[in-house]
Amino acid sequence: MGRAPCCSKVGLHRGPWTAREDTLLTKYIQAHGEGHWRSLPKKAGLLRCGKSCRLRWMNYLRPDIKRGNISPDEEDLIIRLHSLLGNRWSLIAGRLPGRTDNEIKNYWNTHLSKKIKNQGTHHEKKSKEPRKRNSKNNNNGTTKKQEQNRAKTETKIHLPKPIRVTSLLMKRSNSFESNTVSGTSCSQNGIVEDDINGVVGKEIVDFPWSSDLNDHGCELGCESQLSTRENLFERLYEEYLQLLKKEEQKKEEREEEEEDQVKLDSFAESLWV
DNA sequence: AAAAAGCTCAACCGCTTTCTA
DNA sequence: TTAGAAAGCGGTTGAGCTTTT
Repeated sequence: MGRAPCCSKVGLHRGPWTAREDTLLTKYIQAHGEGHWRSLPKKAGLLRCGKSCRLRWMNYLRPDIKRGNISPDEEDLIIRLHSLLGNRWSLIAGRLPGRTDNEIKNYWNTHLSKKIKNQGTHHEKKSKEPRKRNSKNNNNGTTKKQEQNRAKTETKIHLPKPIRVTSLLMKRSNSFESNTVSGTSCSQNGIVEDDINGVVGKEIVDFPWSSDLNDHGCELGCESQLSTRENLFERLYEEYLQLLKKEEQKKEEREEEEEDQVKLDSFAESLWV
C-alpha cells in the first residue's frame, strides 16, 4: 500500500504551532469542517503537512477538548479500560469525553505505568502523594499551562464517542450489517456493537478477547464467554455513566455556589454603598 | 544562584487500516 | 481485484519547565 511522503516535504513548518497558525487552522475548520487533511493546509494558508494539522486540531484546538488534571475517577477508568483494552489509546480516549488519545497515552506513560508498577511491588502502598511538580503551583495542583487552558475551556460533560465494536471473526465473515443490533450486544459471529444513546458510531474495534474466542471456536461456550466479557464492559460503562452524572451534579452545585457568591457580593456592596 | 536531574506533553514518525477509483 | 491516497493509531522524541542538590 502506498504512503505519500508527508512532513518530509521541504519548506513545511515543523515544531510548535504559533498562535497565528492555530487561528488559521481553527478558522478554516470552523468554516469548512474537518477532513481532507491533505489538502487542508494549502487551502487554509498553512505551511504544514496535513498530518500535522490533523494532530494539532485533534489534540489541542478542538473545542470539546477538556483540559486540566485527570481526575481520580478518570484515572480509575483509564486503569480499568487499559486492563481491558491494553494500549488502545484511541479506544480508551473514546470513553473519556474531552480527553485525547495522546493525553491519555502521556498520562499513562508518565503516571500510571509507574504507579501500577509500584503497586505491583508494594501492594499495600497506595501512592497518595501529589505530583511533585505541582507543589509550587496553585491550590488546585495544576500547572500554569494547565490553568490557562482550563480557563480557556470550561469543563464540559460530553457524551461518549459512539463506537462500533467488532471481532476478527467479523472481518472474515464480512456480514456486519445483518448482524448488528441496538445496544451493547453480541451476536453469534462475535460482533459487538456499541450503540450508545441510539447513535450508531463508525469506529470498528478489535477486542483483545475476540482472537481468543476465535482460537477456541465459537461453538464451545462462545456466547457465554463473550457475554461475560461484554457484561464486564457494560458494567464498566455503567460506572462511567454514573461518573458523568456525578460530574454534572458537581458542576451544577458549583454554579449554584457561584451564583450565591455573586448575590452575597452584591448584597455586601449594597450595604457598603 | 547555578547546575544537574527529572518530568511533562506537544509533536513527529512510521506503520496499519480504510476508502475509493 | 488491485493499488494509490487518505486517515488513524501507537511508539518515540526532545524542548521546556520544575525540582533537587
